[in-house]
Amino acid sequence: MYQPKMEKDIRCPLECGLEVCGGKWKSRIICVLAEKSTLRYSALRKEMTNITDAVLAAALKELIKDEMVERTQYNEIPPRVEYRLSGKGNSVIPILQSICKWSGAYHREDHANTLLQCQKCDFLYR
Amino acid sequence: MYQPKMEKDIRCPLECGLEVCGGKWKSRIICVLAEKSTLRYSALRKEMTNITDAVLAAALKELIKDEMVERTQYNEIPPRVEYRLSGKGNSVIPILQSICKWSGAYHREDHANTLLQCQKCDFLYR
DNA sequence: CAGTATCCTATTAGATACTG
DNA sequence: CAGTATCTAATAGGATACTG
Repeated sequence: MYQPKMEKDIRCPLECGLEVCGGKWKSRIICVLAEKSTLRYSALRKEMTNITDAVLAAALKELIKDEMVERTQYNEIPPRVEYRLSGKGNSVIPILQSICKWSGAYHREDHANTLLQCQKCDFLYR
Repeated sequence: MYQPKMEKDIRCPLECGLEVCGGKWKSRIICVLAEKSTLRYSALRKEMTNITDAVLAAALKELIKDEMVERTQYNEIPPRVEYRLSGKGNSVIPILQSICKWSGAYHREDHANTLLQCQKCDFLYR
C-alpha cells in the first residue's frame, strides 16, 4: 500500500494535487499537524484514533516523499521522532479551507449530523 | 465499484469535498464538462480515452448522486443522453483551479515533463 | 518509542460480453 | 446509443506479531 507496483498514469497538476491530500488518512494528518504544529509519532497515532502502525507509517512516508511533511529524528533513548508540516504542507491549508467551506455549504441541511461528528478540520473554519 | 458495501466512516466537510473530486476519473470528467459545457455519453467516453463503459457509468452515477453533474435524457431513437455540470459542479471549478496552481508551482522543475502530458485541466490555467 | 514484516480483506478499476 | 452484467486484477487499508 502506498507503493504501487505499476507506474501510475501520467497525471496533471490537478490530479497530483488531489493525490497528496487524498486517501483516508492524509488529509487528517495534514489537519492535525496544521493545528498542533509538531507532533511525535505516538501523539500523531493517538490523534488519528484507530489507525494502525502499518497504515500510519505508510501514510507518513507518502507525505514525506511528496514534501508535505518533515521528519526530525532525535537520537535519544528512548527514540524521539517529530513530524511537522513543511512550507509546501502549510501552503495547502488555505486550499483545504476553501474545500471545507465549499463542501460545508452544500451540506448544511441534509448532512448536518455527519458534519458535526468529525472534528479534525474544525480549525479550518476559525 | 463506487458502491461500497460497508458504511463509510463519518467524514468532515473536507473529506466529503475531496471525495467528490477523487478517484481516477471524477476530476477528469468535471474538467471536460467544465470546458465543453454539455457532452453526450459517447463524446464523454471519447474525451476520457481508454475508460471502459462500466467505469464511466459508475463514475457518472457517483457524480450525479453527489449532485455535481446533471443528466438529461431525450427520448429519441437512437437514444440521446447529455451530461453537464450542475451549479454545485460549476462552483468547484475555482477550487480545482487553485489546486492546479498550487500543485503546479511545486512541480515546475522536477516534473515538468509529466505535467505537460495531461491536457485535461489546461483550461484551468486560462 | 517508533516503527517493520507478514498476511489478509475491502474497494476501486478494468476487460469483455451483452441489451433495450 | 447508452448503457448493464460478470468476472478479474490491482491497490488501499487493516490485524497482528515482532524489533532496534
